[in-house]
Amino acid sequence: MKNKIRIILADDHSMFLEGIESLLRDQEEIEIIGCAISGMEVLKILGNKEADLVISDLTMKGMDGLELTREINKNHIGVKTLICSMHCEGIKIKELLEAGVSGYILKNCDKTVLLEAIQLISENGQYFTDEVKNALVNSLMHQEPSTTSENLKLTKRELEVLQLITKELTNTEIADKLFISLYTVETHRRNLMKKLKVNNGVGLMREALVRGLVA
Amino acid sequence: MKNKIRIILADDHSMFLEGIESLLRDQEEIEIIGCAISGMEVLKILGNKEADLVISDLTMKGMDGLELTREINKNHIGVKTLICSMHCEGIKIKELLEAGVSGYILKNCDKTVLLEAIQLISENGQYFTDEVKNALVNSLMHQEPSTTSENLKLTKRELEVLQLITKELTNTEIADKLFISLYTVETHRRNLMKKLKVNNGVGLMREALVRGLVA
DNA sequence: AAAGATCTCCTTAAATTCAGGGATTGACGA
DNA sequence: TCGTCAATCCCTGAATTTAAGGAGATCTTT
Repeated sequence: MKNKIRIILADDHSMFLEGIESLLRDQEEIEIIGCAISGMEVLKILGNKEADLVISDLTMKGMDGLELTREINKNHIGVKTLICSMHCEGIKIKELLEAGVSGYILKNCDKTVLLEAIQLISENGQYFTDEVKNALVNSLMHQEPSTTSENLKLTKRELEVLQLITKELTNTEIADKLFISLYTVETHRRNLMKKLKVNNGVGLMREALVRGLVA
Repeated sequence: MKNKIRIILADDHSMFLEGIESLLRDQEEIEIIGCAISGMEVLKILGNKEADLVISDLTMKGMDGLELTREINKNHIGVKTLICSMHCEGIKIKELLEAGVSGYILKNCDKTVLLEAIQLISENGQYFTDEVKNALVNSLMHQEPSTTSENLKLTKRELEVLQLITKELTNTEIADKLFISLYTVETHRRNLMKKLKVNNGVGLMREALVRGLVA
């Protein structure tokens, strides 16, 4: 008899988490050995138990799916990771691959895809849907070489400004609210755009939402 | 012995849908009589079977949770609706209430809240978390009287422009792409802002994402 | 045919953002 | 102590968006 695939689930939406758990619990070839609502929690579980696969959301508070993947491939070799995300962004996928991810599926795919992904990853080591692969090639095609989103290290102040931008405040209003000069806000805004690799406020909004940087 | 609560589930993310289904299937006082990935499908099911409660996502392609709620309270009196959404927007909640919704919970709440909501709705007729109620009062406090988001009827052209805006294109670029004048694009943009009740491109981006108008 | 909605284009004017550049201060670690 | 980083502020200039007005053309619906 084969060993069960030992899985840890991670998603900061409890309901989704519990739903998936309930879904997978019925599968006899699978064993859920832990659930987490952040990357940090996953690492904590990995410290205590042996796992084969971590299925994680991409955007989570604290440590997100990308950082988690890096951590796992550094300190928990052999544990595979499957990202299960709402969105499908090429640049993210590229970085995930570089971080050693084993698979990427979308949340609007159905149960069979999830089970297939789990199976194939534990057999062949990888699973990526066509949608994901297409997003990847599009991204690499349209972007200058060696792009990374790895200037994601926003400072406290930058994050603060970003959050106010996403509330539709103008730079002037932000300056008033934070008691700083308009010039300063503009500087933060420029640095944010540079770090997040976008060209205007719309891009900032999208990145903030997609990366889970704001509510 | 009490009758089971007959529930229809709706969400355009299959995995979430199946997860919740699996979660609720274990509850003996509940019977899942149908699953749908759009409001239209829910109505189709309601045409064939009798249900007590529809648990639906807010943003879905085609007919969303708000329209669905209206439809149900017009043509399927007695069927209750519980909205289960990612976000928590006061204005939406207000409209949902006016449309006759019975409850609103967030996707990051846990199983117990979901079960509690189902129970209380079928007993008392309503369930709203504190978070939701707070969002409602905040919204009503800060907005001019009798606001509705019910100019949501974007025209084909407006939607087209909106989608290009969310891709970080400038008005000039959009004009080029659609072979129309810059002036026209600006007009569409203004009308979009008016309809969606936002003040700038950032607001457009958020509305587009939150309402599921764009990928 | 009249009413209404949609799409289009235009003008004027103000406000805001975007894109460079540079400079100072304080904190923190090497 | 030196270098780096974060945060602050400043300048100039161009580009873009926002605001508010009107107006003609087409198409649908009543």
